[in-house]
Amino acid sequence: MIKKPKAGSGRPRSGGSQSVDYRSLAEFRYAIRRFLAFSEAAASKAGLTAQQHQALLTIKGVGEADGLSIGDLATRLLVRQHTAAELANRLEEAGLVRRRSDPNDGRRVLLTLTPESEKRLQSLSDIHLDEISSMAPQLVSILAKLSNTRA
Amino acid sequence: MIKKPKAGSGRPRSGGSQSVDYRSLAEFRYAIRRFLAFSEAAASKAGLTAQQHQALLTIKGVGEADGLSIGDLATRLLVRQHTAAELANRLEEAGLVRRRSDPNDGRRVLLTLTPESEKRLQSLSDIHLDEISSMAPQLVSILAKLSNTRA
DNA sequence: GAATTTATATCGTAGTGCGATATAAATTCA
DNA sequence: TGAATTTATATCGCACTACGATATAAATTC
Repeated sequence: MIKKPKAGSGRPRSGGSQSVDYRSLAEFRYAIRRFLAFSEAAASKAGLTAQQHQALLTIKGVGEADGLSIGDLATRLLVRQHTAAELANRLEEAGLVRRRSDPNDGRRVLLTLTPESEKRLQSLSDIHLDEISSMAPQLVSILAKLSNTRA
Repeated sequence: MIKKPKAGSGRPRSGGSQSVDYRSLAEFRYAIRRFLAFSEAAASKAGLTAQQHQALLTIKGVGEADGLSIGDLATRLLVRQHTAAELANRLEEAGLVRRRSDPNDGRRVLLTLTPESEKRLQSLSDIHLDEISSMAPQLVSILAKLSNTRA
C-alpha cells in the first residue's frame, strides 16, 4: 500500500509528515472516551447498559409516535439487525420497551418505551445534558484546533 | 420554541418534563457512533483494532520521548492496567510497539512506537483529520443546541 | 531486611456483536 | 393465483475483549 505524497492527495493540509497534531487528536479521543465512560456509569446507575440507554434514546429521539422498528433502530445504532433484535429482547425482558407488530406490515416490529423507561431516560438525559454542557467548550476548542489545519 | 417555566428537578434548566431535547441528544450520540464506526473501519483497513489505534495515538500524543508506561496508557484509555498490559502484548506481537523497562524504575515498562506503527498512525491520523474537519460543524452545532438549554 | 505498596502479567469468565442461518410476511410476475 | 424473490425479525454458536481475581517482581517504608 504505497502512499506516495503525490502533490495534493486531495487535502490542502499545510505541512508534511511533521504537521499532524497528534496531541490534539489524542485529546479529542480522550474527551470522547471520558464522555462515554461517564455515560456508561450513569446508565449503569440507572440499571441500564450503555447500549440499552442508547436504544431508548434513539427510540425517543426519532420521535415516531407508533414506535421505531428493529431495522430502523439497527440503522441508527449502526449495528446489524439481529443485534438490534437481541437488544430489543433484553429491553423487553427488562420491561423497558414494548414490542408490537406493525399493523401495516406484519414483518415489522415496532418498539415503544414504557412509562418506566421514559422515566429513567428523562433522568439520564438531564444529567447527560449537564455533562455535555460542561464538556462542550473544551470539545469545541479541540475541534477548532483540528479543523484549523485545513485552512 | 416556547418553554414552559415549570419548576424542575432542582436544576436551573429552563423547562420541565417536556423540555429535554431528545432529538438533539440522539443526534449527538449518533454523530459519535458514526465517527467511531468510521474510525474503526479506517483502523481495520490499516490492520489495527480500534483499541490498538487508540493506544498508538495515545503513546504518540502524550509525546514522552522515553515512551509511555502501561499504567499511564491505562489511565488515558480509561481501562484497567491489566487490560492495557494485554493490549500491549498484542501490539508487541504485531510489531507495533516496543517494550522496555524503565531504567529508573524496574517495575515500569515503557512503550514506544516502531517505525511501522509510526507510519500507519500518520496515515490514519491524516484521514481522521479529514473526517473530523468534515463533521465538526455539525457537531459544534449540536453541542451549541444542547448547551443552550442552560442559558 | 521484612512488610507494604506499586507496576505489570496471567488466567478464567462474562457480555455483546457478528456471521450463518431460520422463519415469516410482503412483493413480484409468469 | 401461487411459486420465487425480497424484506424483516429471530436464533445459535463463535470470537473478541475487558474485567475480577490472582500472581510476580521491583521499589519503598520503617
